[in-house]
Amino acid sequence: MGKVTIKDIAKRSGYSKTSVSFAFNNPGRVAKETYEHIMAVAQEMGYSPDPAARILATRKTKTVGFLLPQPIEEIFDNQYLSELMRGIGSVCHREGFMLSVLSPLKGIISQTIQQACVDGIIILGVSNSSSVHAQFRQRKLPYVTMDADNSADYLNVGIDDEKAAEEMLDLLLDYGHRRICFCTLQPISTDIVDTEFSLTSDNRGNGILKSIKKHNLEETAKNSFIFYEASHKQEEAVKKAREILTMPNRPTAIYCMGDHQAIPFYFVAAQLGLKIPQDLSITGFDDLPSSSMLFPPLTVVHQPGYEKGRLAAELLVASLNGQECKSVLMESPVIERGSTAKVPENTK
Amino acid sequence: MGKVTIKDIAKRSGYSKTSVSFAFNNPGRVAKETYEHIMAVAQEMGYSPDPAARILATRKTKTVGFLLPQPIEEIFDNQYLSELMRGIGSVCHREGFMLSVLSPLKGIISQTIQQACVDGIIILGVSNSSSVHAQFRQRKLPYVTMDADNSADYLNVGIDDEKAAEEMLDLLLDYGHRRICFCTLQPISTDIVDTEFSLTSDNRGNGILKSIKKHNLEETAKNSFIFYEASHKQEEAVKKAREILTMPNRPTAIYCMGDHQAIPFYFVAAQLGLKIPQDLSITGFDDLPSSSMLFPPLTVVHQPGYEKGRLAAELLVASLNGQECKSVLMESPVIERGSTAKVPENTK
DNA sequence: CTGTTAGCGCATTCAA
DNA sequence: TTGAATGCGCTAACAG
Repeated sequence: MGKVTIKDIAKRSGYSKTSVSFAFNNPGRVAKETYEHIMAVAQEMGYSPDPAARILATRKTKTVGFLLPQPIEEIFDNQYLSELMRGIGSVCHREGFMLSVLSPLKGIISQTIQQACVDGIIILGVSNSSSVHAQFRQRKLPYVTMDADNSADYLNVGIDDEKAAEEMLDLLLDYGHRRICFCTLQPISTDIVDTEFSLTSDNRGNGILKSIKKHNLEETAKNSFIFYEASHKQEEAVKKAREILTMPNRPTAIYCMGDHQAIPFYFVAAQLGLKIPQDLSITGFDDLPSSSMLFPPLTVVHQPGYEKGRLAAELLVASLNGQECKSVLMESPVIERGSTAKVPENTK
Repeated sequence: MGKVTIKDIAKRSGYSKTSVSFAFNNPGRVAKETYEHIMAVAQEMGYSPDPAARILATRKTKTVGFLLPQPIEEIFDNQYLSELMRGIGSVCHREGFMLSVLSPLKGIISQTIQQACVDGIIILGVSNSSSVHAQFRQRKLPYVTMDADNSADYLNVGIDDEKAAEEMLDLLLDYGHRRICFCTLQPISTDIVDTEFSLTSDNRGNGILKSIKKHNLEETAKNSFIFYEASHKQEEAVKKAREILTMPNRPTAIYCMGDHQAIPFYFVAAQLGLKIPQDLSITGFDDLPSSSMLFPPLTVVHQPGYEKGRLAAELLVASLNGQECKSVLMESPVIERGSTAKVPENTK
């Protein structure tokens, strides 16, 4: 047997489709008696309104999409993203929205943008030149970006990555560190061709450059700075950390582009008997909830992940309601905790 | 101006709606020339098919829902859930599904079940007696449970929580620990009235009881076992951990129902100069990716979170395809790593 | 290969 | 307070 529809309820209860519809969506506009009768019949026949049909009729899905460039699997591997989602989730919950986590379908992000059944979208890290902007406009889909360009003509919530990265390095350099290892962000492992998602990395890179120049350390940097992409796989990350910490003239400081990259270094340092921060300074970027529980607590650039997500969602629902909004730039201060100190005497 | 629809494209291009539709969904069934013409017009007019209408017509959303009892915000605070989502996500990605994270709307889970625009749902921890089963059946919505009853008449993926909890305690008891602190799972902070979500806790509780009885330690347990609900808030968790580790006759072992609860104890132990495992044994439950990177690595019940999610999603898409499936019970072995040892001599 | 036609199931305006 | 009629935008037999 086919599905039981509103028509069946109407027929069986003796009322019209309209009344049934009202009974479900606007009980106040129907006589109490009618309401109860209809509900009884609905219950009995196992009726339940079809969401798809409702959406088509109302033009509202009551769900917001969070679109990320990476495969879903990698999304939930990333605690920073979790923080963003917590923020987004808080306003979804308050406003009665559902949250749909969107990632490129078959590696094609435009597919996702076309097929997503949502009222609006929050998207991470698209550059100004990306074609996604055109696609959103074509679908007339309201959207808010995070970590994109704050002065562009779309809504964005972000921080000043360049400045933050610079300040973080300043701290290390001012402590006298000259042999520094940088763990950079992994490029996203998806075959998106039509967009470019590396704004954040670029900005931070520029900040680092500025700090280097400011300290007149171009030469030193060339010789004794190490840059590498940390792996997401634990084993590899640990292996790499061990390599780095056991090399001759090992770095005296580790500059991580994500807090999570610090963990393997803590682990290996403990194994090797290296004391943090006496023997080794480590810095993070994000300030995940757990980072202040490392021992010693991690010195970081504090990134307001939760707030960022919350604000982005706030902007989205506001523009869904037709309100005018503006992009917002958030603070991202360096927070020095216990994982950084002056470079050890003997390695100067 | 209203939205541009398939009809506009048909009119403007001179073809019928059908051809336009095919051009988008099944390019093969349309002449190449036609296809290109239609696409050009679509591009020019800024057309993009309406997902809602498509869903209504095809009766397929190409999205699976993951339904959890807690507010969205809390979902992403939980790494174990992240593991589940990674698993679910891996098959979503492979099968071209989107993932919608569902939580009770306005605290009412039945609302969510009614309104979710998905092809099927994966749901966590519902007891047999919960009314959600009836609701899913009423909506004829395929669903798979996780951590529910494995021998019930719905599809479930789970582990033997009772047995796992028992084995974990056996290990501690066999090491001679008699003063043990148990960090139990927080009850879910939502106002769901019509369901009951504490199966997991109950099962583990039973396992613990069995172990106690097996060791003839009912009396000891009464006197020197501590049970408490660990807070999700970092500060409180740390404060509580400090309280426990500084009390007279402090516990010699901490039995955590979730790996994350172990972190504050590691932290406070380091602050107090307590060595793990020499002075203090700690056990976890879940085996999160980061738990093997604690120092020393955490002894745990390994819960196959990723695999569980993957399997649940696998079962769901299989039943979406009309295949018959069966519930599956997964292994959850105790993995002893570096955080457990015999009880210290002087505290015997 | 293309067009005609009939739904998909519900919301909502307007009249009764 | 209730009902009839219309539209939401697209898909998919079926016929040509």
